[in-house]
Amino acid sequence: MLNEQQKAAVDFDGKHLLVLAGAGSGKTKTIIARAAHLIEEGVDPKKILIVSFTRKSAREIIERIKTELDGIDSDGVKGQTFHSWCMEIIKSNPNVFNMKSYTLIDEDDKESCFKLISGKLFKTDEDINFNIDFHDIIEVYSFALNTCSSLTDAMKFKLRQKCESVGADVDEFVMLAKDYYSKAIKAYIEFKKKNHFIDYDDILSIVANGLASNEEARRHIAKQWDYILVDEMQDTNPLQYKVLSMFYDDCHLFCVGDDAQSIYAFRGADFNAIHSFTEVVPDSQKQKLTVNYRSTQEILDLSNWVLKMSPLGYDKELTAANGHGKKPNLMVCDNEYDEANDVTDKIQSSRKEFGSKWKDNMVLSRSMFGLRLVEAQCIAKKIPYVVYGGVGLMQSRHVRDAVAPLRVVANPKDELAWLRFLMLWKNIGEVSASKIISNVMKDDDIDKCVARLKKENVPEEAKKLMKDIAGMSTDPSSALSKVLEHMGKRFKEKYKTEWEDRKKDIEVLRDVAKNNSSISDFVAAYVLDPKLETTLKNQEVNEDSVILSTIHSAKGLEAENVYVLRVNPYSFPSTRAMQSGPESIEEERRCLYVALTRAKEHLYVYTISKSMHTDSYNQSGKVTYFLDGLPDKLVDTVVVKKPNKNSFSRDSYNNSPIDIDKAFDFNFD
DNA sequence: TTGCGATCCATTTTT
DNA sequence: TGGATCGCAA
Repeated sequence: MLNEQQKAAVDFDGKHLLVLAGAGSGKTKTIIARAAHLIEEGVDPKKILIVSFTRKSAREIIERIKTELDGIDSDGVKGQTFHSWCMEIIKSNPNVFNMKSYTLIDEDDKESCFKLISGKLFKTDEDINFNIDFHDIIEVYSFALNTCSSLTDAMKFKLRQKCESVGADVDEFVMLAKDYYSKAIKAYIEFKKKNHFIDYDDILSIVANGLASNEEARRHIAKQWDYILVDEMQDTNPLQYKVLSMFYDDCHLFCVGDDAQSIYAFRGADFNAIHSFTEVVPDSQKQKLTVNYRSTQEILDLSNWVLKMSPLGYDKELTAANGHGKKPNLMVCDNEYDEANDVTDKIQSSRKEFGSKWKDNMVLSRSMFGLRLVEAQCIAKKIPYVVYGGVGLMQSRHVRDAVAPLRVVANPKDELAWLRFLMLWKNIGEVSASKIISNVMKDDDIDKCVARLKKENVPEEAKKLMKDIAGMSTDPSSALSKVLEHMGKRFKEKYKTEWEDRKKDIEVLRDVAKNNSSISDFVAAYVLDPKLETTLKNQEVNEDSVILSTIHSAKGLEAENVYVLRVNPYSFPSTRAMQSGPESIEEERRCLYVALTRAKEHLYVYTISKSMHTDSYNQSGKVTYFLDGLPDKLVDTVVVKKPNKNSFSRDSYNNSPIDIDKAFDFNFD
């Protein structure tokens, strides 16, 4: 089953190991085999932890462990993201971290916090005559935390391109703006403390800093595991390294990664870090996996070529264990509509032609946005699909509305939740809500708050709701039922005809919430892992569906037939990456590499010659960018012809043509 | 101060 | 496309 290289890695019996594994070289398989090997050696499954950077790959590994390790008792092996792992450490050691009633906030909440703060801050300071966008502050702050670097360094790094594009000097700007940045960040930190909030970055920082400063606690916690297996190591950023470093002494690390697939530089990951692994991690070794078991040689030839064109020398030349197959197709389309149309046609015919199932087809795009037209075509052609990487249910407005009162109960200091809850009612806007909050939120006893609410000018229904759920902090499900009961009418006014659909989401949520023993648990769980991301749009969750995904979410996935959308400059690489310099372009190239290497049998690379968004595509005379100079022998080029009937075009897109005969169809029997 | 309608705008990637 | 923001009327 395992080849020599994989076996060597799996049987490793030193302390720490880094496995440099090319795309499709059996990374996941090796991790799973490693876990199996350890269990067979007598290691308690509970002492084995698998950590990954994204939810998708964490989930994937656990699923495969369940299906592939039958006969071995793998129960207890956990697969988590860095965030959910650290969250659990925090939760299960309340005496170490001293976190009682807190609320885990997501990016939207974070944004609201900054909005509130910067409103107050910037009003009092008149001498701001330069642009300070709080989105920049958020980014810089997060980047600094994730790279464990100083504010100044993070500002210089993140703001350089922005300054250059307006002809400003970065150093000078940083000098001028640094005070405001630190003021805003300080205010945000204060705000978080006051509201008992923690955000994504805090989860990691709390664990890393907490354990670094408390040796006793570090030992105690590190002893919970003997083996930590880390997937997608190339995406690990310095903060995550710091977390891992807390376990160097007491655990064995087994890290798997591929520098050519590093696509999270924007989150502070440095793909070079993997090269210095053996220097940074004490008592560690390195091994390689170089045989690809996923794709045909033709697909690898193209992928290898893309990587070889990079000025950064990746020492990668994958060879296919599966031998030869069909050449990848380079599809040349006129515009995005033809592209979407052709992709969906190909998906439909793949079933007859290759006997593919829906789920053997995967459509990949650089951005979420790029998938929209294909999604529309899937709907039009009745192709079942799932979208990976979309906004979770927790992000949608109606769910946040419904959860707000629960958040108040779980954490009465949660100002954002109060605000959201109060502003839902008629005639209460931001100003009145703030007034009410300052009257009501005097201590963190929810019953007292509810009592004070009685005196405020708030609809009876709202008071009743709060009174009803005040004691339900350990029963999120029933609390949601109450919300539906008391707020249904108001929601109907707000969402009008949409309400019937949206209501279903909340009902689903209510059922799922039965698994959570407290509201803060429930909120944290779905912020960290919005399992319900697609249930709202596709009423039925279909096992066999075409996969539409961003490339970032597709890491670790594979499919027989892969369609990569819009491989053109300004789109791929994106305009933004092109502006921000060669490092970003190389990251885009790695992104393309990840996309191409997802394909097992058939690979279609789409290119668009005219765009609806910008005419600049052709101005440079280039049709593609990464594909410039592509040797003819690597691909078969196909010019996509315009669909003639039922054409899906700019004009017909919003009012898809109705077949008049069908519209008047009637059963006269 | 709230709430609605109109207009403009812009589009990475994840936890 | 729809989102977010702005201005105006109640």
